[in-house]
Amino acid sequence: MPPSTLRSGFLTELSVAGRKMRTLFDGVVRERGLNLARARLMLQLGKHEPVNQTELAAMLELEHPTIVRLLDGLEKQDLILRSAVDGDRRAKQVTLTAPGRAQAAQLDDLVAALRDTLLHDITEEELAVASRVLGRIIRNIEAQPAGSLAGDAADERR
Amino acid sequence: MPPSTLRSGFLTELSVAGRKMRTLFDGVVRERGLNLARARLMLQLGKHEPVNQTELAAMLELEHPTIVRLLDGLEKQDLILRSAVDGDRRAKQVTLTAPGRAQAAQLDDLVAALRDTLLHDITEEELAVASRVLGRIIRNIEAQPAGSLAGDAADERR
DNA sequence: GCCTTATATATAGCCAGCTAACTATTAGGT
DNA sequence: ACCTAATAGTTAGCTGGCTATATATAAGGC
Repeated sequence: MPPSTLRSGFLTELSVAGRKMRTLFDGVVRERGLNLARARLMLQLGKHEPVNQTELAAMLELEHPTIVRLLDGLEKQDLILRSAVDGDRRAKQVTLTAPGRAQAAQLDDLVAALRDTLLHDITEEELAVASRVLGRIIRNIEAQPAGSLAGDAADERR
Repeated sequence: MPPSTLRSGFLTELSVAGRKMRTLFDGVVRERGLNLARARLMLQLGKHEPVNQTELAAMLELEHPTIVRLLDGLEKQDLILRSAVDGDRRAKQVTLTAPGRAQAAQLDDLVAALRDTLLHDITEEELAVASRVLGRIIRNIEAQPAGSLAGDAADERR
């Protein structure tokens, strides 16, 4: 596999794009006291309510402690509610409050608008390819047995 | 522009991929006391040394305070050096130390290996399309006049 | 020459994301 | 029944990324 300029720059491009998108979104919803992470959570909640924290973590592909913090914040903002679930005293059900549901609805419009803006000059075919590429990268990341490349790089020299 | 499932999921896919890649990389270089952000900086430094902090920020597309923090850490690890530049007493030149240069060389091999792993099942054509898509998204983000979508979403309803 | 404006870096404070380690409860094997 | 293992949630601690603001120096207009 030749190193090609494309290959060498692509992963950087990927993280830069992700960062810039987050920063833009954060700026847009800042005045509402929100940001991308909290918005993602609320939107997911809007679709799958009620749900426990483990399920949320799986849906958002975040670690558990990250979910806890996000929920702490959203709860303080009175946008979500953690309540006991009977039958399992360990678990907590997360639901949107009334103001939370209202915010979620507005966010839905907002992300649709943002999506149109950021993707307006990209064809369905291009997007399909790009999506397949991201999917493969994610798959390849997850196939990594946590430390396979870990040894010092000198090992890699043939 | 129809909302199509592709469009609706793509931006999420983008941030997830970016996050997962960072996490994987962080895990790989953790035992060396590094992570993706510090590695990116050192690699850039390896190519363009010596350089001041403003130039670094531009190359890495990071804000200034972020650079300061990264350099603080790397300096404490004795991997980089901030030194006065004569002719301008405001500026500081950043260079790699000897151990820093050694690390940078190893990181170079490591990222090449990681790149091959994550992109091995992706053709040059697919990558070209994906790269173009990311480039357009970045361009579209940067074209955003900082608050254009900012009003509450209700404004968007025709 | 002086005063305004721009530039280079730093500090403070916020939040997200991670890993590691802890508590409380539930489920399961024997 | 009991004791072990798995599961749900939390806490602590680290780092990166951002915005807003401050400081020091340099450059430019007049």
